[in-house]
Amino acid sequence: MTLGGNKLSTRTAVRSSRTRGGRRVYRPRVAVDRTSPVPLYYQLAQQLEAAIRAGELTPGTRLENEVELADRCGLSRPTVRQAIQHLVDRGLLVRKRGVGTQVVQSEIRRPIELTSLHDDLLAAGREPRTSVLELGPATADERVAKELGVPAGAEVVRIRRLRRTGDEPLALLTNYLPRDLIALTADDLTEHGLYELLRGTGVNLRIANQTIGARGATAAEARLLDERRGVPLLTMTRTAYDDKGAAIEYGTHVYRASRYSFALTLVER
Amino acid sequence: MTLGGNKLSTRTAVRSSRTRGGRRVYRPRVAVDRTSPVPLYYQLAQQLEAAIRAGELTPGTRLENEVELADRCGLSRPTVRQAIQHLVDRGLLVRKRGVGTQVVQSEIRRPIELTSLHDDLLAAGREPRTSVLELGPATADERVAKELGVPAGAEVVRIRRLRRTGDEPLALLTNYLPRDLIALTADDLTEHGLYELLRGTGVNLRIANQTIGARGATAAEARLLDERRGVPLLTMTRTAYDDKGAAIEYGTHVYRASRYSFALTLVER
DNA sequence: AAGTGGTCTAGACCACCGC
DNA sequence: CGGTGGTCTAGACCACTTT
Repeated sequence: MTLGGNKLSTRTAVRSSRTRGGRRVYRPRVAVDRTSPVPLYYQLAQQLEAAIRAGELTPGTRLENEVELADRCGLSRPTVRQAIQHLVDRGLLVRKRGVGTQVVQSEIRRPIELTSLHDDLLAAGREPRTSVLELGPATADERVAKELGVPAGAEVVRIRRLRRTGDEPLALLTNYLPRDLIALTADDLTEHGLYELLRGTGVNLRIANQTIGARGATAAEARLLDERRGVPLLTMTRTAYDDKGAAIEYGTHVYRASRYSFALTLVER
Repeated sequence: MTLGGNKLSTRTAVRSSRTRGGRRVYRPRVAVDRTSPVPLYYQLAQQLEAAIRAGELTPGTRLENEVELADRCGLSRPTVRQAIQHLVDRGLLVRKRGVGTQVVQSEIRRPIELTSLHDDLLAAGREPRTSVLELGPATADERVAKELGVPAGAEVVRIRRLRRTGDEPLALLTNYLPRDLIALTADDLTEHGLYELLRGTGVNLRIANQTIGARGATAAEARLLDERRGVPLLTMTRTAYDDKGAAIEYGTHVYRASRYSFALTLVER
């Protein structure tokens, strides 16, 4: 069934049943709006995700098969597959040929995303505060030059910030950016995350390479982070690239291990 | 053009040219084998990846547009898109609507995958050696029970291993598995990685939640790892799920930070 | 206006799984 | 064997970017 120009939504009732084998099959209530600019596959994916997070679709439940779901939604099977694939990629669903699609038996963590620490803290409701320790031109050493794809010795912008939540120091952030990429003031950086500022000037970050490790705090780091020298710190270095594949930012960050860790979800492809 | 039952490969010449704008466009040499059981999109993806890694397709190069590439390969556009999407997901290519597809300006790191440390070390050519410190039944405490989805106090299998490369201690691995999932011997674990053994018994791992942090070594850890007490260690806890969404393994690992770090590639979706 | 990727359709055949 | 997801086709129209 195709709605074509019909402006009404497609509505389907919720039905849950058992197959002959006794496994629970869930036929979610779904309604897509064909007048919305939001892609149909994305609407479907969001509704399925909402059902899972609301506990309507409980872990271990088998999802209705793709063909049937497509029929009920008035969508083609490829579109339904695209929606399900989106959730599989994010670790909420698991598919197996010849068997079906099931809800994963796990609490779902928000994976590490291409966001700044500032955004992460905001999202977690933990008011980030930033002190700008340094903001200005610097000479690219070999490492920075290689990561940013500029000649060694070229002038770049260096930013050093101390980030707190409440009054507790959390991390020491050092970033390098190509010169002339963006005009920044210390005030900007105090109020906003670096990635937020970059997005605001039309930079679209797409890919980042990260390395996560650990080491003891230097005396200077310890002083700034309100710790003792040698205390274990979590380190992260990251190079981020935009939608043209050009290097935008190279950063080396250290976090107080007692107050910060990385969570991520891996999905077999 | 469709080859149908034709057993010959589709061959296309390599052509590189410049558009009016002067940007380099690369038309890769591609050849798909329709008699192979390997999916067409995957064959194409592998050839594009090979071209990139071989430096034929250099960073910043713009890839031929999808329609043209599809024509030259004798494939449909959705199939070509699937191939390109595969590489975009892995961080080798970047796409932008209205612009095109470009090779990312970065050295490509192999992202963290759903593999064991044993496999990683093997792949890196750094001969892993394993000592089994413990292998046997244990009682699930609250944490383990929650992660594995069993009742608190239930019997599970606990494995403790020390992993070395050459003679250098590298990591201390503690894993919990549901009872009766797999029959393991210390010999198995000395010779093979845990994930390899699981795969061998038909377990298909699909999803894992990981947390990465840091802390100082305890006295016991320091002794086993040939370090001093309090030295910074990198920690990773992971819960892995199979293709039915059931929890298979919960592990808490510590690594010598001086000899190990995690590398990963993030892709904006 | 021209060129690009983004979305979507309505089918088709196949491989794999469990009964 | 029937049911499931995996792959593939040959189009179509649209949104966005650049010229």
